[in-house]
Amino acid sequence: MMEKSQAEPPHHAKDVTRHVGYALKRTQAALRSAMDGVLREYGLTVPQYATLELLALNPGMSNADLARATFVTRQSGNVVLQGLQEAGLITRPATADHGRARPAHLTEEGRARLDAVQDAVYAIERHMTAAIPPERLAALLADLDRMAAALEE
Amino acid sequence: MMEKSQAEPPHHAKDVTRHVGYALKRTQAALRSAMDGVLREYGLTVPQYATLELLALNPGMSNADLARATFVTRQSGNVVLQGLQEAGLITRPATADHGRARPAHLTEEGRARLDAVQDAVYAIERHMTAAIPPERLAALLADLDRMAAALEE
DNA sequence: TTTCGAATGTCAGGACTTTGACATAGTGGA
DNA sequence: TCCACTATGTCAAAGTCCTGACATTCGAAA
Repeated sequence: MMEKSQAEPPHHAKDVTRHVGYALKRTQAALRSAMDGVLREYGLTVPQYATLELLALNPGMSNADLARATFVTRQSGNVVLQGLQEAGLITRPATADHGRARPAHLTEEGRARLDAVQDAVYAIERHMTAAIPPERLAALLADLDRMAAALEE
Repeated sequence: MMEKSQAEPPHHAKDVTRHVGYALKRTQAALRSAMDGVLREYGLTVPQYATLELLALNPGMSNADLARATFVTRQSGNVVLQGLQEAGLITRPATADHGRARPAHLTEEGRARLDAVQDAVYAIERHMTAAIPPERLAALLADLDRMAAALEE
């Protein structure tokens, strides 16, 4: 008994480049680079694009909300919002009516810019996911979420 | 804000936070944050740690090699190497014997520092991968690699 | 009511990374 | 041989992001 010599759960290869963490970094870097390329043509950075998407989905999010959702600090989030505001893509009330949070909203131009960019960005994601068996897509998404949740707790 | 209630992840959900790209970013951010936390106790940054791992596995890598492997520019890679050199963790010949590339090597202290850190870093990866079914680990690794390859081509 | 904690926005400073550019060293073909 | 072409290292400048700190605001508990 106790003959289990091959299927050890840790599965730690000596070669760090075969670890899950390394593959995660590599894939994320490639995605980021591809997105940077297409977004640059539209005058947007990746955090700015992410902010537009989130505001379209959820109007009225505050700077702190958006910073959490885009995985940056509030300070960086504020810089992103200032850029979008100067570009006329979002609006924020000069004063908060409740608390200190100032809800941000897309302008007409912001919505138009997002619409113009989405096709190109979504094409990148389709190209990325097309590389794996379709029946594993749901499991991949679930596994990524579980790993993130485990690390965040 | 940021509710998650539905359970069907379609190929392209309206909610960007259910896209693969977003899950990738979220997981990578959580992993980076966790690694930052433990590495700080040892006076290392994540790129510095990655460089030590790569040099242990593959002695003599040049700055350009390491930059590619850690997904940063040559300029950033050089800053990382300078930091490690000042800390006495690596050595580089002052002059290149062939071409311009100067091969980097771990010092005794560099090897010791890496050994001291590996337990803590690997524990993070184990904690992360423990959140998913073990039989899906290989598929996850393969899928990440395929997606990265598709984006890099 | 008062007080304390949590959340938010903001400022200052520094650390890290990138873009752009240039000179040098090897390689392969005309 | 000579000439592109690529790869590498490096410099300068700018941008991006973070750490640390502080004041303000709301809400809950004493």
